[in-house]
Order: sequence, then C-alpha cells, then structure tokens
Amino acid sequence: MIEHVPVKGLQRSQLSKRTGCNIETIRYYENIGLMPEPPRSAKGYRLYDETHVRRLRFILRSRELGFGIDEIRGLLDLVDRKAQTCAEIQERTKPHLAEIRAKIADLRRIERLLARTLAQCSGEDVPECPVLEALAS
Amino acid sequence: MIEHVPVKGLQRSQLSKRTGCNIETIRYYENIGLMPEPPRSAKGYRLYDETHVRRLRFILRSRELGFGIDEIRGLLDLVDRKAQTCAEIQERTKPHLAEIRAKIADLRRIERLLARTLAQCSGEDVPECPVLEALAS
DNA sequence: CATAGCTCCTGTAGTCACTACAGGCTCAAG
DNA sequence: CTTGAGCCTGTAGTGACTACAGGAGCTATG
Repeated sequence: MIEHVPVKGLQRSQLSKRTGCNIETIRYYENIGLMPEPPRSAKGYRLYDETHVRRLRFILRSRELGFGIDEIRGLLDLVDRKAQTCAEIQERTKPHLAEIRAKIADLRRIERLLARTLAQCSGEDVPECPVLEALAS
Repeated sequence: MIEHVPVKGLQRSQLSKRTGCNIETIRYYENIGLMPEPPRSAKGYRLYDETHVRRLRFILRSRELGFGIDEIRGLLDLVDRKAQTCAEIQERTKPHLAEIRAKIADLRRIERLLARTLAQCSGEDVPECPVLEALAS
C-alpha cells in the first residue's frame, strides 16, 4: 500500500505542456538556479505544483521580453525577498527598455540600408550587383 | 643575406588595425574557411595583402548587416565563382531582409508592452508593482 | 509473466560567433 | 643580453539553450 494513491504533482512533461517550455529547458533553469529544486517522488521523479508553474511562466515571459538570465535572476530575487518596490523594479526595467530601443534603432538602420540597396538591384542576369558592391565598399 | 629586405605584407595585427576586426577573429575566420590561408613568412608568420583586406571588410560589413556566417559563405561563393548575377544575390538577400523586418516587429511589440507597463509604475515605494504583475500574468 | 514503448533520471557535448587564455617561439630596441 | 611586444598553436569559456547516451521505471498488451 505504498503510493497507491498517485502522488499528486506535475511531472516534467506536464509542466512542459502547461507552460509551453521545452522539457530540457526546465532542467536547465533548475541547474542554473532560476527554478527551485522541486520535491521528488519515491523513485526520484520531480513533482511540481502550481507555484512552479507560476514561477516558470514568469521566467518565460521575462525571456520573451528580452531579459537575460541574470536580469531575471535579479527580478526573482526581488520577488523572493518580497521587499520589492516599484522604484527598484523601475531601476532594473528602464535600462532594459533603453537597450531594446537601441537594438530597434540598429536594426532599422540595417533594414533601410539593405532595402535601399536591394531597390537598386535590377534582378536581371547582369554580373554587377549593387548589393555586392555595397558590401565590398 | 636572407630576408634582409623586410618581407612585404601585413601581419595579423596590421590587418586587425586596418579593418577594425578583433585579431583573434581573423584567425577564427581562417579556421572556418571564410578567409583564405595567407602565405607565410620563413618563420611561419601570416602575410596578408590588399585582397585580404578587401575580403575581410566584405565579411565584417555583411556581419554588421546581420548576415550569419553561412549566409556570408554563400555570398562569398558567388563572388569567388564570379558567376554571380543580380538575381542570385536578390534571392539570398530578400529572405534576410524579411528576417530583419520580423525581428524589428518583434522588438517593437516588446518595447510597446514594456513602455506601457512602465508608464503605469508610480516609482514609489509601494510593494505592488505593475511590471511584476505583468510578468507574472 | 514478458515484452514493447514510453517517460524519467543523470551527465555531457554540441550550437553560434566569437573571445580569451596558456605555453612556446621570434624579433627589435635598449 | 635582456626585456617586452607580437606571433604561433590548441583549447576553453561565453549565453541560452538543445540534444544525446545510457540506464531505470511505468504502463499496456499478448
């Protein structure tokens, strides 16, 4: 009569399905200390609960918004300390927003250059291509 | 009377200075076959010339424009074959431009979301932060 | 009861585009 | 002759995963 009642808790694949996170990535986040080590079943299987689902969603959402692992570690520390204030969060988020804006500006510059060069390109079978010339210059 | 006249040609550090390319990166490009193996001096020092300068500039410019190593390999193949046509170049450049535009769209979405959330943030010492709530949701 | 096929466990290697380092040789200046 | 820079090589580290190898366990079917 040991463990006849199925141990409640989500296994790795269930957590993966619930969050859309790659199954290997979950273990990776555990290894680097973003996800806590979950309790284990008698046979050593990881057993997750709703707190893990929420934490993983937080991480994934932050990644989507372009935060790096270390930045997320910082945000999670604030959450865990429960001492976070709006001011602290702003302090971390504002430079991140600035970075994203810089990346956008960069890409737009590249896009303009590439589009302009392509527009000069006849698309015919001539051996002189303005794109290559732009790259070589 | 061996090699009294300095062997003409640029050494790695000179090529690095002329192109702005990190000195280690030059060897890396050689290892992966983007840069050709240059001739060597009697003692085995690499000796570059203007053709190497031009090729490296082409590579660096392409990287700046966001082309991956394999894409550059493709462009260089076209250049080397001397059989390139505008049509071939367009074929390779158009999808790349589309990728860049997709990345811009992505980043703009992220930027809007982050900016909107930050705008709701009072910056005061309250423990409920709309940014964290947005991340957790 | 046995076997098949799935999921789980672990550690490790591969990805991309570099960058850095260790250990040894060469070269020019002082 | 010594010092310090620059060259050579191979290898390891970066970030954020992703994939694989080798072994154990679970469940369903014959």
